[in-house]
Amino acid sequence: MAIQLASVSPSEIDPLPVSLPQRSMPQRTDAEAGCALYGSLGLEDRRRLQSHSAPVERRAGTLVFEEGDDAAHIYIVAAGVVQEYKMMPDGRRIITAFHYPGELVGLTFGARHSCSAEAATHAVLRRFSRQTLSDFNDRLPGFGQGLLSHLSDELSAVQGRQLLLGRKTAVERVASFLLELAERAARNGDSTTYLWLPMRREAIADHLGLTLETVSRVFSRLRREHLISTERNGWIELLDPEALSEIAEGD
Amino acid sequence: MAIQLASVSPSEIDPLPVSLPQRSMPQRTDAEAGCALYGSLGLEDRRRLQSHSAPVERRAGTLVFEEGDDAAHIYIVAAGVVQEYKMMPDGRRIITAFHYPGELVGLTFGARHSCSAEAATHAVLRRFSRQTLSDFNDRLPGFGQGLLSHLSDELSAVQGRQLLLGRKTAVERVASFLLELAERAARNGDSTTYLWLPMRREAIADHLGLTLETVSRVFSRLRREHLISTERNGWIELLDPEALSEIAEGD
DNA sequence: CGTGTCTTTGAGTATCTTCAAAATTAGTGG
DNA sequence: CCACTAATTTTGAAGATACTCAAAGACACG
Repeated sequence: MAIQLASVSPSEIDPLPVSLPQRSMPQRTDAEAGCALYGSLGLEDRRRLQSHSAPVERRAGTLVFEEGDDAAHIYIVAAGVVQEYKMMPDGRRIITAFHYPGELVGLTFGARHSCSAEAATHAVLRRFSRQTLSDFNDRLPGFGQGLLSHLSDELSAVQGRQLLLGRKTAVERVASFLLELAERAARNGDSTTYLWLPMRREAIADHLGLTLETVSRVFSRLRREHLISTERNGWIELLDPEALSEIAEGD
Repeated sequence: MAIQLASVSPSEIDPLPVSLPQRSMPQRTDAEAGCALYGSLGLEDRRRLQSHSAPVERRAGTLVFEEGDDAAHIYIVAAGVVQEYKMMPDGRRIITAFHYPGELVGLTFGARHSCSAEAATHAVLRRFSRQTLSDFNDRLPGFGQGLLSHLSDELSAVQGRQLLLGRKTAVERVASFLLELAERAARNGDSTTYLWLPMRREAIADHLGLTLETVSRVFSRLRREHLISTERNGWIELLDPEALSEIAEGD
């Protein structure tokens, strides 16, 4: 769960020749969407942070940073979806998080990134130096507290993921995943029943510790049982969140 | 991975009538054991923190705090092992961490605990109020930074656990677990080949997302292949850390 | 409209789990 | 200190869930 940030409007990030499919790729344009850290900053501070950032564009599947890289920068997703992952020598991997527009990527206080990050779809990010973050931390009262509670929230979210990966069945994992996305959408003021899932089945599988075939089978089953319905462009509708919730908790 | 703290000596915590089996239960007595947060505090500050703490004793299997409890206190393990866990309604659970003497338990900046914690063995802890932590945070320069990098380290450790729970086989999980304990022992200046594993097979299983039978079978296999040898009181010897490491990484 | 990519579905298999019993260990009282 | 009981660990056999391999179907793009 990343910090929700008031997001840059598309006009502010298009010095790059970006041509993103607009209908299928929502961008954060609402100024104050439920924003734990950034929200405590004034408009002025935000402008300044904005001015300290550089836009970065990535095609689907290309790296933003790699595990072990010097953690000199952190990023905010402006458009598209970015995934952070860890990989084993033989190629097995786990996607530790999907980051939607407005969310932070690569926040760490260590010397090096502990995960790799790549674009799950064509994506645009904004890049800040760690120094900028430090400056804000030093100058703005409450900023450090915001960081602490953000990291604290992330830790508690990851504990839920441990339960998911270590103990839940395939259906339970998928149901939990859908509901988590719905909760995040709710915090952004987006629809909680129509979800945007632009990532491939393989990415979802790598996020849930399953294979893409199993994920596909579970989706089919949920469709058959009228709990969800899937549409073409990676959009999915939750037809019965109640039932999904019961499945997710294992009742 | 909890903060390593210069630990309280047994004499400082025995206002309670504690009778712990001394030989089988190591306690931290070295004053400065590789200590990320506490280490930056002077002896004086440490004394003060100490004086703000209350001793808490728990028999094996009893609660320290429960998920959802008001997070008014944090704890440091003085003796024994404490486990943090999350549970599903039907009893399935994952142990998110084992905490050895000198390590922090229950650190959060949210209002409520996101995990439960119980003694894995007979254990002694020291309890601090969140307020004390806040005071230190406000007054001691560098303390907040220490907290940030501690949480950051924990997050990166948990990412490794996601890979373990989501993608590793049973042997790989057990080998990874043993090596992680060895690393932690190294940071404490303890032996990296003789490890103290006082928790039950069931607890290890709940930590690794396996069943106790599978854990037992893997131990038997590692014993048969002369990679480890187990002794009576929960002590285990790593006979071939190299080989274990290769298994853990999946080569 | 065709080609390449991604998703879905099927059949067989493997790893881990479940159920069950034996063996070992730990704890208790005589 | 030893014997007895309870608890834990080990081992075995059968079974289930998810995986692997494979092919067909759907979708996106030029």
